[in-house]
Amino acid sequence: MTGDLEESARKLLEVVPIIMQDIRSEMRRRRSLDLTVPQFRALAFVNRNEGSSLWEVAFHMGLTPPSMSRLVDGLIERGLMAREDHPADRRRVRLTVTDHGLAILGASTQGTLSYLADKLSGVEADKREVIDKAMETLRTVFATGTRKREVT
Amino acid sequence: MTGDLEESARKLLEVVPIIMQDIRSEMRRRRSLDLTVPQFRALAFVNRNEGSSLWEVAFHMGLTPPSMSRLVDGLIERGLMAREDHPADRRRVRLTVTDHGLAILGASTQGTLSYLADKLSGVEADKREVIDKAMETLRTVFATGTRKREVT
DNA sequence: TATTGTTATACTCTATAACTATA
DNA sequence: TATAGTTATAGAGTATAACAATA
Repeated sequence: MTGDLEESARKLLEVVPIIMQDIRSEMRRRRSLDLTVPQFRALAFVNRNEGSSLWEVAFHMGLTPPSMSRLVDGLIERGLMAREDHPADRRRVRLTVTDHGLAILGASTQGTLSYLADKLSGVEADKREVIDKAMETLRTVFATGTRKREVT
Repeated sequence: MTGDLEESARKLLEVVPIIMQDIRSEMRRRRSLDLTVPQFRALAFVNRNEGSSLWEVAFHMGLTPPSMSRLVDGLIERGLMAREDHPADRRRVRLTVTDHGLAILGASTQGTLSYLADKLSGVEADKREVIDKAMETLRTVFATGTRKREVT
């Protein structure tokens, strides 16, 4: 009884925004750390990719460079990220996560993970495994670098 | 080889924002219709629940009433939604989707569904079924009305 | 007094357009 | 000329605080 493609799409479009909203609210609720989802994602990416350029992070997140520039501004203002010159190419920028940023990132990650784990704790093991597998497939489908550059 | 709870949570936290970002970008790309995800969700909810109060929609979406009020303002300005007095309780408001709103909602839904269906078309049927099942489980886990009211 | 909603204010996210600096 | 990034400007999403109207 496999549904058709559009039915799958419909489920995705129904459920994903609900989860996202929930994650967002949860992150906002922990005021002390208070990272928005985009801030969190940017920090996590730069942490995994020390010395990224602005463009790389923007591309990864599917944002335009100006949007990313502002996002980074905010993180730097709060002392979570640092922006240095790139030694080889002076147009570029080297982004790094500060110690403080790393601490916040870690705490925020743990907090959100605990929250989600708690939510999932009521799900039977086999169903949870189904979720795991689904996420793995979806990750490849919606992989990074998906952003379509405008024809403009 | 079932992973632990936290591993499941980690996958969710990694993948869901990526999908969301993709949906958001896609909706923005179709400028003519140009509904944001929250606008889309609000319209869809009110369409399914003719005559909802502001509070009901806000609760469904996990937003505060002021946020919802503004969101609705925007939809009304664009002629997609209407706000009437509730006959029985004059504090309340009756929200309805206009004909134009319904048309836009339909077109936007179709556009986004086609986009997602296209993305999913490369996925084997059995994996797609796994995704379907995962979404069904996740819908119950993150069901509407999840919003925790602040203790404040 | 409790409920429903709006207004005022303030940030963040995000985009496009226009610009600067470097290659 | 092409690439990397920033600044200017603007609209939407979101929150808290303060308020008005109705029950």
